[in-house]
Amino acid sequence: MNIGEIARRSGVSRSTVSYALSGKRPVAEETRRRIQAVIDELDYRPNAAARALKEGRTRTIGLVIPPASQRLTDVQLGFVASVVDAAARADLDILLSPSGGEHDRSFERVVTGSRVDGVILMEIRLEDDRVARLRRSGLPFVGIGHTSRSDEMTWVDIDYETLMARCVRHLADLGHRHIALVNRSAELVAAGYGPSHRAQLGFTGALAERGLQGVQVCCADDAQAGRSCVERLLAAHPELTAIATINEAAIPGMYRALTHARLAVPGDFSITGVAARHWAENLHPPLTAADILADELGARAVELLIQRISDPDAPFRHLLVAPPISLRETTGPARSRADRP
Amino acid sequence: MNIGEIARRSGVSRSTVSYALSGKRPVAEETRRRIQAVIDELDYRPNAAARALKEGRTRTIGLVIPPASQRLTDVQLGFVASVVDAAARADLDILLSPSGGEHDRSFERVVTGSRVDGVILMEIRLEDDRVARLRRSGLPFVGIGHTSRSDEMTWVDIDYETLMARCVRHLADLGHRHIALVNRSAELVAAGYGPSHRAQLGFTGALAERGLQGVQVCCADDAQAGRSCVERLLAAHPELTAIATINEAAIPGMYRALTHARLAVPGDFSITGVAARHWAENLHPPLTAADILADELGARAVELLIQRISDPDAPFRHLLVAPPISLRETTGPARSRADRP
DNA sequence: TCGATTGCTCGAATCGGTTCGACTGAACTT
DNA sequence: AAGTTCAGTCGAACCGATTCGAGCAATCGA
Repeated sequence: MNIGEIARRSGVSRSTVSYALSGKRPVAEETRRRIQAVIDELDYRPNAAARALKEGRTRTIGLVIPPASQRLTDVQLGFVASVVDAAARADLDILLSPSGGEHDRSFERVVTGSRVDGVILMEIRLEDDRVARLRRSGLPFVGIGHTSRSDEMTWVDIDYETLMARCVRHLADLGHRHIALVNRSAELVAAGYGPSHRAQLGFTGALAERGLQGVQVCCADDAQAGRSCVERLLAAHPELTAIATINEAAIPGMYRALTHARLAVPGDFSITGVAARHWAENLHPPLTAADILADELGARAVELLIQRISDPDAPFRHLLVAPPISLRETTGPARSRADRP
Repeated sequence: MNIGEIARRSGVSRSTVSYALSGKRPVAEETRRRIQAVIDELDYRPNAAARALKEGRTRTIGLVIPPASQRLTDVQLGFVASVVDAAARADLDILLSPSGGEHDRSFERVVTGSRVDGVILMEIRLEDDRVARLRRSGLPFVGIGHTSRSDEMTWVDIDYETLMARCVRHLADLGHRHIALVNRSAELVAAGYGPSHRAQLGFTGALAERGLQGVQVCCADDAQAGRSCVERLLAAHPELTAIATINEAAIPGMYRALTHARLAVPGDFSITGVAARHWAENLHPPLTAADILADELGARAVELLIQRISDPDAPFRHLLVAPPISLRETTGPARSRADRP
């Protein structure tokens, strides 16, 4: 069922069929109709590989996600969903690559072999081999997140530094003097994960600005870890009255630790952070948090990638977003734990 | 940077390079090394489109997911993750298609145009146009879920009927006599969504078996709806002491409605259902539920698809899984609401 | 009326691989 | 010594599209 078959059945040459389909040269209306009839009858569709081979582009973009074995956070899922959605609207297909370690076959396949016209890269570290690999390959790409050399590529990112500073200032305004930052896993932080690093900066910066005390801890990305982490925090730092966190996955466990310690939220203890809106709203009680607008960010990444593909020599562009904190039900005036009835 | 360039630089013909790479004919060790050196130096990778064109297969499978705009449940995400993972292990790439309505361009592109070697279809309805479309196209495919004519295709599915029956029996064993089934959205049920329909069967079957009373309601797939749905249920049916549900997304709202009505779980009211393990464990309190083993199911779907691709004429195969209920903290002995202190 | 333009179509080249048939020596049989 | 086998290599055909140059009529402008 190839173009030759269509040509034969409609009594024209293969090139005429091609022109009838693409409209790149005039074709007599009568001829066009005849060809279309045959196409409809046989339900013909041009072979994508042949077209890609000749045209030198695939109308497909690669989306590099964290390895599937590792559970994605709601924010990450939001990125994926919005990228997929935006790509579909632009009539682009998405090739998914769960990229893990160093020499990942899936990543290699996507980056090399002219499989895609461009790549969107998620979960970027401050020093990221994949960025180097992509730059070497010459393939257009856009990061959701960025490395320590922020001008070496086009990216969109969440401004974790500003967001965390806002969380701290919000808590400070409520009278909290001793705040803990619960970061993401020690491995991520050690690996130079950008959001963790920038959240630290925002945290320490805002503490200094308000002359407050703070402790920072790492916590694996799951509820279990969140619970034991907070239990340890409460025991070691009786003066704490609030937590700020970027560790979405650990939050349910943190809630549980507080409940278990008979600390009412927000009466006795405040907690705030950065999370996907749905997630924050569905918590019990709903979390006061900076709502990450994953939808917008993913769509913008696709947009920027399309621009890069059409003009690979244009200067790199950057987009940093910092949504305001949505007040819900987990932050309130500070009350020393020692004062509790 | 094509195979001709490699051939020229290593002083052999293009076919020899091809054979050196594929090993399909013997190549002198010395020649092979020379070719490999040139390939390494130039970082050459065969063009995927050219290969696909000649070989007639793409080493890529399509994964048709619900439209991205519609939030995926944790169970669905589990399917996606496990399919992606299993495909990566089998060195297959994944082309993602968020398929929505009738004539969806993304779905059409994936199904036609020889873009993929096979398709995995999620969220199948009892009557599903996409199944018909795929059957007509002749493309091998495997469903996660199945239609009303279960023998027209290969599929894997969760045995919602058995699971729901187990939930009801579990509640009955605890003494509950009046149980509500909270199904998924009215649109889905009306559209003939398989899991909803089968859950109904299991529910009514088990009720009859134990001689119990029950009510069934539909509920949109979000927390807000879950809350108002349960509020209405409690008001309209004071005799209810337990809920069984397959509506994962609505559960947080249902918890909230119960809390708001001052019904302790599981002291005053029991709730159980079908959910992803992580999700159930992270709820507060953790949900007694049949844990859906999304990981296994997705991997099996990939496995069956690979088999179908290699032998398209083999008979269809089916896999129905029904994991047992994991007892957590949301079901307990029935206590009439009228008896409450 | 003649040359130029325009509309429409065809044939051939091309994209970058894979694969088949054929050829050449060298090694092995008998 | 003649015939077989086999490792190793090459050239050409092929997969299914797109696109360029060219050709032929019909129409236009001068």
